[in-house]
Amino acid sequence: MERDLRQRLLTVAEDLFARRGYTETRVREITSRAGCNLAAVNYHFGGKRNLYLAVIEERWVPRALRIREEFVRNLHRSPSGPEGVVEALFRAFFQSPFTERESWRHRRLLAQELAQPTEALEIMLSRGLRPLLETIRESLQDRLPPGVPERRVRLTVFSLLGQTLYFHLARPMIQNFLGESPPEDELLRHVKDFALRGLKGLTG
Amino acid sequence: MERDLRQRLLTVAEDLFARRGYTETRVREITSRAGCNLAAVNYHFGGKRNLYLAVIEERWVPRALRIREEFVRNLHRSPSGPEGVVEALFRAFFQSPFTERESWRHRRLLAQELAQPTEALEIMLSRGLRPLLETIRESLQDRLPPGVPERRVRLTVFSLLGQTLYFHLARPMIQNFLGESPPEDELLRHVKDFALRGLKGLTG
DNA sequence: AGAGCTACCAAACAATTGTTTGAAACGCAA
DNA sequence: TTGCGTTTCAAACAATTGTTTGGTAGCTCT
Repeated sequence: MERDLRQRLLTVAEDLFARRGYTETRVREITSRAGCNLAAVNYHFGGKRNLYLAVIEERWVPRALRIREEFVRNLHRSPSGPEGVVEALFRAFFQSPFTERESWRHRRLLAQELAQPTEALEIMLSRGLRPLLETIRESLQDRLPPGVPERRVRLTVFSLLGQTLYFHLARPMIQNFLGESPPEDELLRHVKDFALRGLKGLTG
Repeated sequence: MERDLRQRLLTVAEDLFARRGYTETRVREITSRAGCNLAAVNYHFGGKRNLYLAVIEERWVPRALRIREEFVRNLHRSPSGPEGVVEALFRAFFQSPFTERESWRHRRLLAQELAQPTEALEIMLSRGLRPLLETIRESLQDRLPPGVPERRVRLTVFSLLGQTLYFHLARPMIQNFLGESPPEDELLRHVKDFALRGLKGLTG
């Protein structure tokens, strides 16, 4: 546990927001888990809503930016050609420097905002996801023969990211359809292959 | 508007549940929009939660089953070979017999349950989506050379459905990344192509 | 030591929200 | 018409929940 109560509140709050969603999360539960008084949330953040936004700004966005950094780092070590981009992207997402629970919270918060957008989504997209998408697009365009229209690259990047997101978002569905929890790397390999073939549409 | 108050409540409730989510929807708003008394929800359904489950059972599931029927119908008119399956699937989803708003509600309710699963998701999956997935799988396997392992087909079907779902779920993201609302059919064509290429992994 | 500031707390507050209650209105058969 | 079950209603209820209030402990600087 962090010593600083403010940081502790952010940590506990993110966990609960990710687990139960914004409205189903009670300020009382946050504060009791953080071992402090009910009024602390209002003192440090000025209300439940602002606490939520602070979680997005101070925890979610930095993490999204770190994923992008990780992607760039992977890019140097990955095979050349456009396939290397997919490789680097999947590594950044699935062998990220975060714990499994942390990644889970990260995806969960995004999924909730996609299902029910609020002003927080705007922050996530413009400050976190867009930079990642642009970086992917640039590195992909660099590895592509010249003349491929930017718009097509953009659409493909969007689908690539879609593969990694959907893989997580629809986890409960996979389980229902494939029966018992399938091995992680079998799924991962399949989704990556699927994405790689989709990429082929750009090169011909 | 339906004459029957019970049906009217289901209609209004589905719309609000889809727009605001379960907890953010107020029983008072449902009843006032349905033009009846607050107590009607408890009289006809026995509580807010049961009204929500009734919406899933009596509106969402039947619609999911109709999409499957539409898929089967399309299958006869679509080109032979595995590509025809993708064709039929996309038509069932995007040229469905429902209004745009109805499709929107349908997807929204699913997205919310995926982002925050409750017992309702279990109903949606087992009674609505699984039948569709199984039907797709069977028709795909029929059009595939024998010997392709069922598990691989299953994974591919899952990804195909993923393309159609993601296309909708992530709509706010597309807008942010592509700038101004892109033409519907451009997106549709791209996603379908992406899915078609992914399918190639099974045939060769 | 004492003023002043920050961090924290217990308790009260005000508003919202799902549910219940008891009665009125309605439809229909006897 | 009378009686009775069903449907609808206005009002009250009970519980929850975010926020505010007023005060206390701890710290620093003079």
